[in-house]
Amino acid sequence: MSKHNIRLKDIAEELGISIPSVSRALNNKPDIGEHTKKKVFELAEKLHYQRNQFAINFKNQESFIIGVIIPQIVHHFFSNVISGIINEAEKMGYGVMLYQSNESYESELKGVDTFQKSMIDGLIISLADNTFNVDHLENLQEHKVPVVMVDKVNSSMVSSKIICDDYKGAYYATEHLISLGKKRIAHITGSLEPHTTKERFKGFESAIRDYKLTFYPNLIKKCNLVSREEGYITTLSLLAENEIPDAIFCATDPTAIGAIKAIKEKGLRIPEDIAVIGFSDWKMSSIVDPPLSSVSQPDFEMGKKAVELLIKEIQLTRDNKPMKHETHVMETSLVLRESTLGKN
Amino acid sequence: MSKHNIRLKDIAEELGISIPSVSRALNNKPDIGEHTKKKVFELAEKLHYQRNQFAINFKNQESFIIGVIIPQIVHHFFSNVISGIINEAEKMGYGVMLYQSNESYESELKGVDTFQKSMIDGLIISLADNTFNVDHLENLQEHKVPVVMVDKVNSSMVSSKIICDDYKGAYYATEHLISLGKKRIAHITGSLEPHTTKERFKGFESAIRDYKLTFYPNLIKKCNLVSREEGYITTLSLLAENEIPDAIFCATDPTAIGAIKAIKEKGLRIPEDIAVIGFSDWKMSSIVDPPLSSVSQPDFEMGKKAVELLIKEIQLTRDNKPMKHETHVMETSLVLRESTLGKN
DNA sequence: TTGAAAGCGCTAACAC
DNA sequence: GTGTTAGCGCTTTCAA
Repeated sequence: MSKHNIRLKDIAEELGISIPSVSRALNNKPDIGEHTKKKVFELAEKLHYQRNQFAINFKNQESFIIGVIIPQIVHHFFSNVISGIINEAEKMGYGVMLYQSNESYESELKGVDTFQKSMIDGLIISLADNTFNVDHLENLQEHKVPVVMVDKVNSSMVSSKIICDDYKGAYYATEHLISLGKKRIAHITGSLEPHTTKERFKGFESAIRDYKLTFYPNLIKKCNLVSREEGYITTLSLLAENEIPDAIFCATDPTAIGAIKAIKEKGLRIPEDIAVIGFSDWKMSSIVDPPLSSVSQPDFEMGKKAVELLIKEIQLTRDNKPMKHETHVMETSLVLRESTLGKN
Repeated sequence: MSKHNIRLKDIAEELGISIPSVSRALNNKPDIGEHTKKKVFELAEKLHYQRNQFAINFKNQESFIIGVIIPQIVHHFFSNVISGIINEAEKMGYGVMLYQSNESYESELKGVDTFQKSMIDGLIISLADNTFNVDHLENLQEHKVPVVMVDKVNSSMVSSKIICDDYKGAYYATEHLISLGKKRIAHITGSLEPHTTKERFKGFESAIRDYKLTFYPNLIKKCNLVSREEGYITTLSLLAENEIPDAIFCATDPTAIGAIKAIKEKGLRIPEDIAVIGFSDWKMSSIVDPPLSSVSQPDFEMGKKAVELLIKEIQLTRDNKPMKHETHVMETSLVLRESTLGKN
């Protein structure tokens, strides 16, 4: 291979023309002769010229890179969001840098710092559960890096947001249980700090009240990690109550899967004795026994929409135009399976 | 906010010193006075100076960004590999750009092209199933961008590689079935083009021969997508044979889960009538009924190791030192559950 | 239509 | 220990 990469200078010298002329030709500028242009393109092709993006980024002070921070990659919902982000970004000519916070605020700070160093043009973030302070994000905005929040958002932050209607999803899930004739409905909620689980709890509560069912505080249980293990243990404790529930609405699918395990172990029938419904429709939910009913979120679409909004803001920033923030609320849908419907 | 970002020039002017002095101070160079250094740091702090990485990247012609191309993000194995990559890269001060090929060669080409434009310092790639030509990768290498291949590698390509011992994993899985007294062992393989599934088939074959069992060609079935649906259909066809198998070794967990469904539907017992073992130990494998035995791959570790090798090569490239490629073969381990062991 | 000159922000080489 | 100079590769004035 040649000692150094081909530069405009090399082409210019070989053709005996000036560097700006080569630049103009390769960038298809109008003010360049057809003949010169043709010669330049031919030589560039021959020498395998590749533009030095470092120089261009430096000149324009933009990277065409979007930063993405999510709590975890190994997670059905988030990996789909990322997938949507990457596909859309690619179409728009942007690359995607990824960072996972592992649900840690400190790690999130580090991610923002790393990205700031890499000069991202914009950030898409889904907050860690213990992120309450958003100074790091506002700091980015002040440095003219737009921020779009997805799913786990902070209500006090001024930015565009993509969320899904957790409230309505939870409401419909609960309504579905009620329509099956269930009266003592339990709810396994997550930590109430993230906006999402709080909304799910509120949706549950509203449905119970709207349909004039009794709200049993002892049937509300909290899981911090909303994991399968926690779902299992929590359900066992529910089943140890004097009067057990006849249905459980779980704030996540893993907890619901844990709940199913506990219920089966106790020899109870699903859904006849206890119906179970989850939230997020993880891929694994369709293969548990019985297959789990769940509230499906438009994960891929959320990622796509986030990129759309972000790039719009990046362009406004570049043109020094005033920012308009939008909040997109996306609809969930019920996916009904045997854990509530039974066999046929 | 101020009209432009703070530059070294701004600090230099305000302190009445030269720009290089400010640079030296902020970079903790030895040849700078303590007093000056202190003043510079204080003012930089006060003005919220942030170095312009574009300029630095341009100067050094390096981005501290690693590109990663994998077939799919929404995939238990790959999302874990990515997780390992990101965590390790972060420690080493590198950012990670992600791209998914969706198992398409054309898309993979596009990814390489996008990354080349973003001036990545190195690439980690797991090939799409239909990638046979690696010119795009060799082209990167010629442009001094090291490439490390992970899991789905191309044997003719000269580069560092991280693979896991698919052959041995398959051998042990088959050996395990044999140790249970199984005699008519079926194998559901994937497309034999990827190196990985080929090795799994070879491992299976060797175990059968070594233990002097009969190799039944009609018990070898091929699934191109190695999906749950294909596993289900293929197993139904196996169960329609005159003599059905007493065990099935599936090249992936999803096919094994499909197999379990088919076997259960036919009213056969697992593992008494037919034992089932998969490959990759997907998270969902532990929650199917019965829980699936599988061959576990060190996904996270593979990602981590890939970054180690890649950064080593990046540094050698930077120093214009000769490249040394390594191939790391990582060990799998058997995870035994009820689909082969039965209850207790 | 083309060329000459300047500059993006930073750092390395060289002088003093 | 500090300042001066030059240059990374490219694009964008401005002049011709």
